[in-house]
Amino acid sequence: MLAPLLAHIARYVSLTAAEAELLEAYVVPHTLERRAHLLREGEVCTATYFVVSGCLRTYFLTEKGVEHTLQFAIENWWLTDYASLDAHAPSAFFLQAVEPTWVLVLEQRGQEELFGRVPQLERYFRLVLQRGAAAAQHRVKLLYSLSGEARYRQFASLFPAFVQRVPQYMLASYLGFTPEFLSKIRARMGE
Amino acid sequence: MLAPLLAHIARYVSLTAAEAELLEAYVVPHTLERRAHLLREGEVCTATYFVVSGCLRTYFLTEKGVEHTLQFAIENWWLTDYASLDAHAPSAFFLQAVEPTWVLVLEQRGQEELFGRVPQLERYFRLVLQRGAAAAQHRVKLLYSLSGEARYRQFASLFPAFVQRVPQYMLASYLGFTPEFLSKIRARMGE
DNA sequence: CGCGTTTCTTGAACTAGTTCAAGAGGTGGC
DNA sequence: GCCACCTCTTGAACTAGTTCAAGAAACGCG
Repeated sequence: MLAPLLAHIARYVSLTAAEAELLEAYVVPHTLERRAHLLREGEVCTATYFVVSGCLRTYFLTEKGVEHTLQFAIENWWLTDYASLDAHAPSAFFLQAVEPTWVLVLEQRGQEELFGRVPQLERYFRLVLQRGAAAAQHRVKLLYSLSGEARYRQFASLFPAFVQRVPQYMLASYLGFTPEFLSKIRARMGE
Repeated sequence: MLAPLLAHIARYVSLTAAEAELLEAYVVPHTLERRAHLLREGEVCTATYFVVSGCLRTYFLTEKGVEHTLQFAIENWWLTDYASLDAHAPSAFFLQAVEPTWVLVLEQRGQEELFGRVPQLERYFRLVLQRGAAAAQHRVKLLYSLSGEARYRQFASLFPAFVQRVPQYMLASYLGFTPEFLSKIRARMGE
């Protein structure tokens, strides 16, 4: 069942029925329980993951053992550790399911071959990465231009449902502050 | 003279002589004076820029008129505003030459056509974007895991020459603090 | 349902980094 | 070679956000 991926691809490029079928041979569905890991610090990342439903996150641990969430990926997002994937180097990150999640796994190994057979996919991934680059620029701009409280307000108004869905401490570190501070912001906003 | 670009491309994919010549028709060299702009806030970004020599940066202005540097691009880096480029939307950013800079300009208009004729370039740009994604993850990790002073120390030890090259206030905002604070860090380190 | 773990709250003491302002240095352009 | 303008420094007062600790609530699993 990779219909959601095909639908996403169709937004960017068109594949023939034969090409879509080819893709099927390279993509493996996988279900994850809440809190299950796809990658741990020190392991080499070998695949790229497409979220069909649920939610993944990238995080790392500070020396003091505090988790910091770098990215969330919900429906229709790709997630991986590009540095580790590229260099076949041990990762500095963890990839984890925030809630029960259904992913499609595209292994790096076969990817070259697949792109050789279906060049439109090379284009699709370029466009996906380009969108990711835009999102990263936007993210850093927000981190720099708004106060912690303003960042939370904006995030909460853009993604009200998502704020309910993830534990507050994951969201706090994603927004760049402590869980205690987020709790205090909420208390302030409540009155 | 696009030899430096061809050399960079060769690190990722191989082009035939004919393909390299084709590329030449789509890439226009351009020289920039110190402080010259390639893009201003509100304008639509229509091209991607490859730095042959010199240095570009992306920055934005806060409501108070303070500049915040988001990215630097030195030799062999591509720079653009992907959000504006993609959506043909007004940019939130400025692209500026930090010092006298020589760039190659690849206009968005012809790009599709070029990639159709030279599919290896589609691949090249995917790989460049992938490297950019890795750098962005690393950047956010640094912002979250180190104190301001530690960020400066690390940056200065990694790129000692670069620290001399750019005005301190650009570097301060890139590292996520004020120029005054950077000045104080330096004073502390001096003794 | 009920127990154990995970998550959230609250308060007090603290500190990293900001803000504002004024002066001192540099340096590039003519 | 000089002036104007950029850029950097310094200090004092301040504040946004942290840290630590302890209790309260919520949740998910059996």
